[in-house]
Amino acid sequence: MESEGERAGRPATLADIAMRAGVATSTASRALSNPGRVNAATRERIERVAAELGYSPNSQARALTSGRTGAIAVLVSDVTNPFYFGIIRGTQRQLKASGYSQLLIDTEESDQNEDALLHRLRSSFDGAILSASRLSDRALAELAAELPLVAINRQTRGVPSVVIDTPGGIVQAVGHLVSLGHHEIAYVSGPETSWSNESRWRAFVKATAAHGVTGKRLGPFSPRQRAGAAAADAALNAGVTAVIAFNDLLAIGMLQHLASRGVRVPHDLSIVGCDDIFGADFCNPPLTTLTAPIEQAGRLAVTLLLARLDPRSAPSARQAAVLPTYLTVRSSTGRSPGPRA
Amino acid sequence: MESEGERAGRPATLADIAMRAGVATSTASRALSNPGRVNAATRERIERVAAELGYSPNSQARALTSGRTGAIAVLVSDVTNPFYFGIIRGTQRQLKASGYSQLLIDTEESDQNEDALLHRLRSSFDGAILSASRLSDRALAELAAELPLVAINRQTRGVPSVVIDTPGGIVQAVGHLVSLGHHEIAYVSGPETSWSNESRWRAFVKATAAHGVTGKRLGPFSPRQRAGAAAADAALNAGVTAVIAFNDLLAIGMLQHLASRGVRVPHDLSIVGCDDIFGADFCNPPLTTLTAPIEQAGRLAVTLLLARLDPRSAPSARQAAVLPTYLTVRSSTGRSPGPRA
DNA sequence: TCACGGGTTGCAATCGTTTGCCACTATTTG
DNA sequence: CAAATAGTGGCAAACGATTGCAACCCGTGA
Repeated sequence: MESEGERAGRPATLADIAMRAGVATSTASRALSNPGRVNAATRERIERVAAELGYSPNSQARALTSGRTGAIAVLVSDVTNPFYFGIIRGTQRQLKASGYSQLLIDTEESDQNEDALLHRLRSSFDGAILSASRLSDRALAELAAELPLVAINRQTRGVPSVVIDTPGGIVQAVGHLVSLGHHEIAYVSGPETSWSNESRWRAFVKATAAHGVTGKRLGPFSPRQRAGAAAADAALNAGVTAVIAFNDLLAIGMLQHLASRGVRVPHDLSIVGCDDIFGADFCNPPLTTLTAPIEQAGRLAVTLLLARLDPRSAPSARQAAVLPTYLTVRSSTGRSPGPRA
Repeated sequence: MESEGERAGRPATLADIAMRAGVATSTASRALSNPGRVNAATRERIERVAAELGYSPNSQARALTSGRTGAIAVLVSDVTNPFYFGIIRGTQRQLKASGYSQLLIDTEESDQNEDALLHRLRSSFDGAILSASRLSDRALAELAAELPLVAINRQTRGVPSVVIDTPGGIVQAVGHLVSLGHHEIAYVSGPETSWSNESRWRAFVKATAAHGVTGKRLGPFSPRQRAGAAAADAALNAGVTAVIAFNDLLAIGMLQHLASRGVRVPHDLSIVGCDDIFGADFCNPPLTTLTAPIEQAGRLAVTLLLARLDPRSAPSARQAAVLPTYLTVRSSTGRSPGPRA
C-alpha cells in the first residue's frame, strides 16, 4: 500500500527515472508507454527504477502532448435528484473499470451552465456524458460536432445516445390502469424543457386515446419531492382516479401529501411513477412504477463513448441504444373507485 | 450561450490572442490572470479579443506551471450508498460556487484502492476530501503530510477533519429508548474498519451503561439495505426490544424484512437509524433517526480544504470541525412491549 | 571490405501557460 | 538637470511528458 516514492519532497518525474537508469527521458518514456520500441533489458531496468521511485505519470503533462486526459465529464442536471444517482453510479463503475476518471458536473437545470461549463473545462476531459441535457437540439448537435459526447435520455439527430424507453413503459402503465377500471387519468408533468417529459407525455396521449379514456395533463411541476404536494392537490382537483407522474420523486411527494390529507392510495387515487429510484420499493404504499435500467444506461453510455474515443474502433459504431423499461406493479395502484363527484 | 470561438478547428490559445492583439503571450497571460500588472487599455483590448475568440485557458497547461488544477478529488467508499449522495451534493455545490471542479472517486471500501488512486491521480487535483476513509491512522497521517486533504467522519491527529457528532446523538437516542421503557437494546454494527462505526459503538456502550440498561452488539453487517434482513433476524434472536442501527440503510432493510415476517414496528421492536438519509422520512413506518447535516459537512469540508489551499489564509486555520446531530423522532420507535420470552 | 538495414537510443522540438528578469519609457524627486 | 522610481511590456526558461528524426551499433550479404 505504501509506495516507496517521493525522494526529496515531490513526486518523481520521467527525468528522475532516466537519470537514475542512465538513459534519456525519451527512452524512459518509451519504455513505459510504448514497450515494443525499446530493448527488453533496458526496459526492465527502467521499469524497476520507476517502481522504486513510485513513479506515476503526470497526467497534465501527458495531456498536453497527447491531448488525452483520461477523464470523462458526466453532466447531471441536478445532483440532488436520485435518478442521477443511478447515472453517477453506472458511469463511475464503468469508467473506473476502464481506467478513466470521472469529472462530475452539476448543470443546475440550466442550458447556459451546461454549455459554459463544457467549454470552460473542455481541456480537462476527453469526452462527456450528458444526462438529461437541457440544450436545444441545434446546440446539442453543434456540441456533438466539436467534442465526443453521448447523451442519455435525449434523442437528437447526429448525437449518439442511450435512451431508456420509458414512453414504451407508459403504454404498459396506461393499460394497467385501464384494466383496473380507470377512465380518467392524468399525466403529472415535469419540466417542459425536459425531453423525457415531453416524450412521456406524447406516449401518454397516444395510449389513452388508443384505450378511449380521458387523458389530462397537469403541471408543469418541478421534479422534486416537495412539488408533490401541489401535484397531489392538482390531481384531486382534476377529478381523475389515477395519475402517472413524470418521476418517482414527484410520485413519492404526492404519496406523502395525500397521506397527510387523508386520501387513501390506491383506494381513492392510483399513482404510477417513473424510473423506480431508490426508495420506490419502501415508501408507503410501495410505488407502482416503470422500472428503468438507469445504472445500466450509465454503463452503456460510457461504453459507447469510450468506443468512439478509441481510434481503433470502427468509426461508424452504433449511434443510439434503447433500453427497455417494464412496469413494476406494487401497491400504489388499485381498482378505480368509480367516477368521482 | 453560443461562443464565437474556435476558428480553424481547435480552441484558441493565448498565442492566438496575443497575435491578434499585437502583444506578447506573456502580456496576454498577465492581462487575463494578473490584471494589475498590465495597462488598463491593453488589458481591455486583450480581453475583447479573448472574448471574440471564445478563449478559455487550457487547464492542463496551466496546471503544468502553476501546479494548480482547479479540481478537488472527492473520495467516497461506495457510490451506491445514499449517505454519500449528501456528501457528493454538498461538496459539488460548494466547489462549484468556488470555481473548482469535482473529481469523483469510488474507493469501493478498500484502503488499497484509496491509496493507489490518490497517488495515481495526484497530479490531477489540488486537494482531496476523504469521506469515511478506510486507511489506517498512520497511512492517513502520512497522506495528509504529502497532500492537502480533509477527512469527513474521521478524527486522526494531524489530519484536518469535519466530523458529524453522531456519537453524541447516540446518547440522545439511548435516552429516548430508555424513556420508552426499553431495557435491552442492541447496536447493529456496520463494517468494523469504519471509524464511525466504532465511535458510535463506544458512545452506545457508554450511554447504555450510564442508564443501567443492557447494551448488546450485533453484527458486523454490510452497510446495505439487503443486509437488513440478516440484521433483523439477529435482532429478533437477541431478544432485545429496541435497536440502534449503524445507518439508515440497514435500518430500512430491517424494516422491510420485519414487515415480511409479520413483526410490527414499533409495537414489537423499536428501531433507530443513523444519518437521516433520503427515504428515512417516507419509509414505512417513517424512521426515527439521528439527523446528520451531511450536505453541510460536505460544504464545510470544501471550505476548510480551500482555505488551506489558499496561500493568503492563516496556515494554522481551524483543523477540526464538529457538526451536531439531533434525534428526529418519527414512527419506528415506541413503548417497550416488555421483556420478551 | 563496404554498404545496407534492423534494432536501439538520444536530441530536440512541441504542447499552452506562467513567471523571473530585463528593457524601455515616463514621471517624480532631490 | 540628473537620477531614482514606478509603470509596462517582451524574452525566454521553465513545467513533464511525447514523438519525429537522426545517430549509432552491429550483423549480414555482396
